[in-house]
Amino acid sequence: MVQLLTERFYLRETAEVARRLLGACLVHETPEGLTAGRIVETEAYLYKGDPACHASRGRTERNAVMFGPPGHAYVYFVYGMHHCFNVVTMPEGIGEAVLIRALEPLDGIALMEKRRGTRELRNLCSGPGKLVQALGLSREQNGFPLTTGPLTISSHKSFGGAGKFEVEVTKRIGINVGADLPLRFAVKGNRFVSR
DNA sequence: GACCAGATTGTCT
DNA sequence: GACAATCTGGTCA
Repeated sequence: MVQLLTERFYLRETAEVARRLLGACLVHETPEGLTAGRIVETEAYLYKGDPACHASRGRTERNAVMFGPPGHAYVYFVYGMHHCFNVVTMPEGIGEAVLIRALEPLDGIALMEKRRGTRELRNLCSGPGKLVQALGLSREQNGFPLTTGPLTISSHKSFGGAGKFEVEVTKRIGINVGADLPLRFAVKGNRFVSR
């Protein structure tokens, strides 16, 4: 049983959303086909007291979507060649989001292999830049609502919400400022988590 | 396995 | 002009 997450889900505190997104299913439908994965690793980025957050230095053209309504996709470009996929949280105007860092491939694996240029299952979605490529995302999807297709996030009732796995909380990865904050959440022991 | 360098460009100072 | 919420492919072990 699958249930589409509504805007209400994304209105809670950002770290809470990050934790609850673990086990949920990210789905992208394109003309090429459908790809989907189970979220196994996330990071929260806070407006307040978090220098690593793009929104921490105020609103700009690039981060405008973060200040928009919750439940929308914030996709941005880094390191001259990669994109990262985030979900906007909190009420409009705040500027917080959850970075999706890793997925466990579920559907459309052949298509993911083609997009990624590898047949190694573990290497398809085990990192922010990788999952974006595997799902065929780009800045075209920046600002897309996740509450209606073709890009959505659903909770899997069969995963049983909480009890089914242990959540590991650690420091965030790959940042220079605000690196000490315990805002990274991952499914403990899952082999598709990055690094 | 661990560690390191290089790729490459949008965005902000 | 500096730097970035990363990945890949190289070397060495």
